[in-house]
Amino acid sequence: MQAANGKHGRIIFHIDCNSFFASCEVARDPSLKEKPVVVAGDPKERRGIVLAANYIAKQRFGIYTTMPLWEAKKKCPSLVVRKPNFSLYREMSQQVFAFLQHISPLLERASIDEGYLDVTEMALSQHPLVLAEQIQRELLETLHIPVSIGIAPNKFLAKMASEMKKPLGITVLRKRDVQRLLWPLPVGQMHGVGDKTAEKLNTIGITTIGDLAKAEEAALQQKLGIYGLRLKERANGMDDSRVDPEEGEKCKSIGNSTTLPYDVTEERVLLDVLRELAESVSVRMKQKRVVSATVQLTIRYHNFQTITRSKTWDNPFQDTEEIFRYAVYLLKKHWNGDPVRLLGITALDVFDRKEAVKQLDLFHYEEEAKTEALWKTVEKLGKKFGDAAIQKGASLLEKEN
DNA sequence: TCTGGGGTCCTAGGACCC
DNA sequence: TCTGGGGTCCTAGGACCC
Repeated sequence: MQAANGKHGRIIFHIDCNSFFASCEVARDPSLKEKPVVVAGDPKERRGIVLAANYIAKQRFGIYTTMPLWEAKKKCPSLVVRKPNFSLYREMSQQVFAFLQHISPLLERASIDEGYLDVTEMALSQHPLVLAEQIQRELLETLHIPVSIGIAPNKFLAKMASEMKKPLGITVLRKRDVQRLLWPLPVGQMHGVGDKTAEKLNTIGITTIGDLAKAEEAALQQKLGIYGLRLKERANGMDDSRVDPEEGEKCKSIGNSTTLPYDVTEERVLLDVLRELAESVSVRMKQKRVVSATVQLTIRYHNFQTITRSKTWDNPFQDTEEIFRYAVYLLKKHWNGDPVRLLGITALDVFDRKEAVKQLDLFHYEEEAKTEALWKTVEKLGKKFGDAAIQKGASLLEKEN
């Protein structure tokens, strides 16, 4: 790979932790290292799907994420099953990102287990492949987390590159490799193209990434709107979005949801669940020191039909009681009485508590100032014309305001 | 034996205002 | 007296990702 010169092209790493949840479990308990391991919920509570599988489970037994646990066990009776431990994964994620941060601050967190690093400047003094090998080796040796790294001139290609070799891969994807390496792939393998979009693309004769790269823009726009045009750019290896460290740190919503152990029709049970959800959302909001003015309630019915209903209130909130009250309001208003499979509460558009305090202060200040002015005038009027005039005076004043 | 839990972004319609 | 066009906010839902 050519050294960076700053003017032409960037060098972006996409770093992807392999089978992250399973890797965390193995890192914590090395005796699992040679065994097939999955992280999965409890089937008795209807949460029995595979959230993550290590490579022994994947490659030797054909187990994959989202596979029902009973099926995974059928394929591999000796399977080691761990319950998800999200605080462990968040903790390990912190350590991974702290390490990457010290490599370069030009780091954008894309999810709990992947991030982008802009190493254009670093590449002036260090070969990118050497740097990637060093990152991969140190993460494996110090944290016991295997990663795949994609190296490319932009974020999209880096992401596609890191997917190409797992686990412990390092893949370089240059612009000039796009035609040979990317175009033959099914369009559904493109980052940003899921089942629905792939289906739509298929109906206009697009089945590979290469087809998309050469597709007629009018047809794309007609099918997918502006998104279709962006996908075509990506298929041609173009993506000028920056690695933005702030973007990854912003948090826009905080929510908790849970699938109930059985379909519930008793309101009292639903309220108990809502209270617990409100509590955990509140705790997480306080940890992050954020508030919100919008609560969203998610109801999934027995038949998997899912609705979301939200409402914005005047004052920002953070406490369990308020969140609970708003969620109950939404439940009473929108639940149709059918058996409920899942309930969720999300605080939308969260923002920093400090800003809220400022706004609140300003609000109070204005209110107090208004009230004070009102009372002064009312008193004057009272003295002049007697108490009977107070009512009239006050209403006149209101009109003025 | 059905299908987890955490998110983000985009679109689209209606209300409301100028 | 039959009425445009633009901007913003709120709400709901869909698609996608890990």
